[in-house]
Amino acid sequence: MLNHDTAAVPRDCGECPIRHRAVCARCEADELELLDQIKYYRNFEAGQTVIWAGDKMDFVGSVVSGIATLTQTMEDGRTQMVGLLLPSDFVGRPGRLTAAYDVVATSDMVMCCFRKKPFEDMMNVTPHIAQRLLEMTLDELDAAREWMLVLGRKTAREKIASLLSIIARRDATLNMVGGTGPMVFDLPLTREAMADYLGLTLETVSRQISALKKDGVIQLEGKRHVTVPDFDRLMEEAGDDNDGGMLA
Amino acid sequence: MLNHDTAAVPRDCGECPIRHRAVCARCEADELELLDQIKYYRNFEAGQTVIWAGDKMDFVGSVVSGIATLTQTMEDGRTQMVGLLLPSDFVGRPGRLTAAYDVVATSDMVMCCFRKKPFEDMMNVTPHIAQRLLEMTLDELDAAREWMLVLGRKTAREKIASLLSIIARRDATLNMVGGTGPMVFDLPLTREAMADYLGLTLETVSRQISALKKDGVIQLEGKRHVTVPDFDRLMEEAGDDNDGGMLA
DNA sequence: CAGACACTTTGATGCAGATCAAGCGTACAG
DNA sequence: CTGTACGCTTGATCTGCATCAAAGTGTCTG
Repeated sequence: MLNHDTAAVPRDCGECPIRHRAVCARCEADELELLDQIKYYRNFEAGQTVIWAGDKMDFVGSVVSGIATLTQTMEDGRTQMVGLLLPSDFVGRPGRLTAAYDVVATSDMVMCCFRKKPFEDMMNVTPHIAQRLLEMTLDELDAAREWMLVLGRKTAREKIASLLSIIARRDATLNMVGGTGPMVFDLPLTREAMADYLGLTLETVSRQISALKKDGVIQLEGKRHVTVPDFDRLMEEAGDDNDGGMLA
Repeated sequence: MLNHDTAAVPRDCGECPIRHRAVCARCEADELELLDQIKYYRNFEAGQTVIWAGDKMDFVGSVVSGIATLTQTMEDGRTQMVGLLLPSDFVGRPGRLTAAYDVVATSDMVMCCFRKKPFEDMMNVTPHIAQRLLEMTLDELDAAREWMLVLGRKTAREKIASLLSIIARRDATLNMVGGTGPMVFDLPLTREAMADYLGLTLETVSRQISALKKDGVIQLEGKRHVTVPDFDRLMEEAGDDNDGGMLA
């Protein structure tokens, strides 16, 4: 069952769906060509582990399609998700030998990989790559700090609302759905994965989702399909300050 | 009472105590000279706010001495610390207009500042600065993710032990105290600040510190002076896996 | 279609940590 | 030395979420 579906894999960087958001976003045509020569694609199935924390990691790469999670686990089994990897997100750290976290594909996933050494060499001569990687890392740091507030100070209900609003917002920007209509999306995570993200148990996740549904904050169709009729309401439930601050 | 103590401020980068760990660490003599021309020092007193979240931030800089905190606050007053800034740590984000978090000096502090625009210009022509900043940002991201596990999954006692072990370790590396003797250090934070770091109340922090003292994990002299007779014991209490993994 | 399995929901109970409240020690101003 | 302000400790009580338990739903396999 390996590589059973390579049809979706782009051959040419010019047609790559993450061309303008990934670590290669700022590269010129000539730089892209160099990257093209050292890249290779890898496919993962839903549930498959990409790498275990502590294992030797001799590649880095970008998520092209699908979703993966970054998790830490304590000896007694308690686990905490520390990152959610979406298309264009970068995996791995230049200059480090081993993986710091478990990386697991939660859906079928395609990665665009580079062996670490050639990539590092290229980074040293291609400022555009290093610049973009810095920018992406700073964004991730901001996201991690935002998440620290969620983990440290929010209630279970606020945590769920926060997660839903983040997923809703991402889906809106990905699909370029503007406007003020209801937002509709599918949860990319199981209840247990949400619990691991939020520092809760899966039972509490389930209860709070039911409560938000009962209170009309969200509508549910099946277990995964969510409709948010009023996004501002959801933001309030998340405890987020939404006093008119527009993004741009 | 402004600038009442500028005696400790280095004039020359060559003698700067953070020369080899800050954002300038990789700079050559000529690059350092350029930085020298655009740098300026700022002093802050204990308790003074460096900048408020949302305010325009037209500088970036490094902590030279003293300690500052990075915090987020919700409308209802709940606050979460998202970073602890020690000497050599970098403040601010190139390419961003406003501060994302409150920055507060918790002790008297000296910062080496650069106006943002000249610094950004310099970054574009000096790969050594961007490289070092990337490295530092990746380290901070790792630290933030480590902290997500603490916030999301550890008990109050484990949280306190985690904080103590981090401070102890830092002090050991700063003061170059090797060996296996007892570790001795001063807490740089009030009980309330620790609570804000750990996602706890100050009462719980106080109780857990008392408990660790009663159980002989730490000794206390006054409120702030801590002795750790057995660091491995402290690590166990923190729930950290310390099965012989040496750093280097 | 039966059975197995993964995922989810819901209920009952218990406990870790929050909340509310009082008091202590030290520093500092009047 | 008196008042008051701040940081800290300790006690009593309450509660939000964890834990334990059971059963429901949907999907896949034989």
